[in-house]
Amino acid sequence: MSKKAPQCAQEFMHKDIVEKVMQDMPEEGLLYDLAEFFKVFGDSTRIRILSALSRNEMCVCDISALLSMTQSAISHQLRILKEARLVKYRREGKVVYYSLDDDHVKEIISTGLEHIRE
Amino acid sequence: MSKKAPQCAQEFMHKDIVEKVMQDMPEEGLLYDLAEFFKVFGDSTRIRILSALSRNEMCVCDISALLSMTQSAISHQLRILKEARLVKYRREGKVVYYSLDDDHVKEIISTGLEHIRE
DNA sequence: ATAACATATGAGCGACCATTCATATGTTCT
DNA sequence: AGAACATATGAATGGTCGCTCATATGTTAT
Repeated sequence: MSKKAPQCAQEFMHKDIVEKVMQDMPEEGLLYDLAEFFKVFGDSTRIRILSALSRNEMCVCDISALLSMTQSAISHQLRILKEARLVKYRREGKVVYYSLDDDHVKEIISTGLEHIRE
Repeated sequence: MSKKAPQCAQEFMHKDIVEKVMQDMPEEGLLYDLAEFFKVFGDSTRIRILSALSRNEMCVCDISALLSMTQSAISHQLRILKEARLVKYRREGKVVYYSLDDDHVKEIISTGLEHIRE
């Protein structure tokens, strides 16, 4: 969390800019939460799940079939997505259906895709 | 990369949906790249660097002073941001100035922030 | 050429994390 | 109640990654 600060030779190089930016920066906790949020998108399994759910509500079993992955692996990832409030679920008998729980998800993914293709 | 596929008991639960979604899904390589892209945002140090650079062009020394972190640590992270084409740099004598290299960065960050506050 | 400084980079270590395996929970049907 | 099935979860593990330390590169000034 806390780090050393062996900067440049003479204090700062541009004291004015550093101080100005320091005041403008969001509080550190917020940026930490933001990194945690993006960390969720930073895994190909979770991205594939989100991409699938953006097309259709699906149950765990079908997702694992679609991605050719273990039911356990999918379930673990769904828990993470759930905790990040990116997906919601409804139970219907034995089956649990997952779907996207946030309008921002599609927006973030499509913006990311825009960046990649160029 | 490739995984086992021990799905549900009877093939798929909803064969129609799985097949439909499978056709609609972007190719796997693209989603893999997308995850790699978001992985870059998934670290608090890099997010803080991006947040700082979204306010002002800065040199390595000033960034490390601002974030109270080692010059080496900052430099390593800048390399990652550079490779992801999120930042660009210009050299002026001994000093290297970094700045954002993508219009999507601010957009992605602000969308992420929207999600967090609620 | 040498010193001083800003930045970059390679190796190594510790921490985190995605998957696997085994098992538990919850639901339906008989 | 017990069997069958869909899903969830805890522990263990192999791989990834951010930081540190030492050192290299590139630039300016003497």
